[in-house]
Amino acid sequence: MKIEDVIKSTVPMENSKKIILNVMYTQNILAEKFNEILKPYDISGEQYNVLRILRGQKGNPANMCVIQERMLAKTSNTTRLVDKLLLKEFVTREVCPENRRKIEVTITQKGLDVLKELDPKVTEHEIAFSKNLTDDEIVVLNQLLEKYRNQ
Amino acid sequence: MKIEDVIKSTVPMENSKKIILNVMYTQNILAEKFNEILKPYDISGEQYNVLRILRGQKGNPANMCVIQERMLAKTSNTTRLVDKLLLKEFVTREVCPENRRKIEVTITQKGLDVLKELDPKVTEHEIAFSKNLTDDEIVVLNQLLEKYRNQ
DNA sequence: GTTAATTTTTTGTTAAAACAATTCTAAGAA
DNA sequence: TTCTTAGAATTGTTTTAACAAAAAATTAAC
Repeated sequence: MKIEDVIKSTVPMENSKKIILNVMYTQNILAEKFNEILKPYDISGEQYNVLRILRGQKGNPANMCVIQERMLAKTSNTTRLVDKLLLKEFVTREVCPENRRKIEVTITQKGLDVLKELDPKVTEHEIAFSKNLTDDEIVVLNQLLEKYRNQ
Repeated sequence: MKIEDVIKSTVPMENSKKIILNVMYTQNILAEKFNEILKPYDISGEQYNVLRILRGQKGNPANMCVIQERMLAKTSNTTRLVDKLLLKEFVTREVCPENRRKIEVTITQKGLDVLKELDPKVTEHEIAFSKNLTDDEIVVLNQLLEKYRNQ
């Protein structure tokens, strides 16, 4: 559906405005579908994101700063996200012995297990959308988005 | 900045995953900048959205259903958004005489004034991003996003 | 004409986002 | 040493999002 139909606009719209609405709306659709996948596992998108970052550490712990700077949404409150993951026993949290200001967060086996169970569903989700485009179009879309958002 | 640098990923990533991250991250950037514009006026992005929809009615009131279906985020709670706008006297709310289940929401002059004051700043924001792309690229980006999100 | 079903909106509740303020630790300067 | 500054994480508070449940009015069925 074209973005004008989504917001039921009758008057023509500048392309510069259209892009913004298109990005916003597309993100909404993506996030909605993704939340459906996560829902049975009772974790939020942000929590999933933290788990992914921790798995990417390959056994090494990550402190709060590191997690924060790798998140897409830079405003999220990492402490609280880790709190939630701790309750579910998906991560452990320890004070860093070298620098006691820092906290070492590590993903547990239980956390790895839930990620592993999610992996195929997440991949399926990603592919489901991208199959609307050709390989070339996918590359172009990535390039244009990267170019567009530079400020 | 390329999305791999944003999330500080060292391993290569599927393009299908890259698109999702790119859309998510771009939306984040856009929303962040937009919120900066709105902040001095003490309205949220969603509230702004409702005001825009009401102005688009050109004097006619809109009921809750109509507002809801024109919003980008279909899950937002229109009643509460209108509550907030009422407190700021940007809208009025009346029971529809033909069908007393319905509520007629109308933008006030004060609401129109704040939109008018915002208009140039919003346009500037839209153009600031789109000037990173050529006219052709803008058109292509819009087309690709519309094609991509179809499920 | 009364009951049931549907539409439209509101309310309630819990979780999450946003942002400021605070605590605790480390490092460096006087 | 003691004081100050900076770094890292937590806590507190206020909004907002998400979703379920309830309320009110209308329409349809019997």
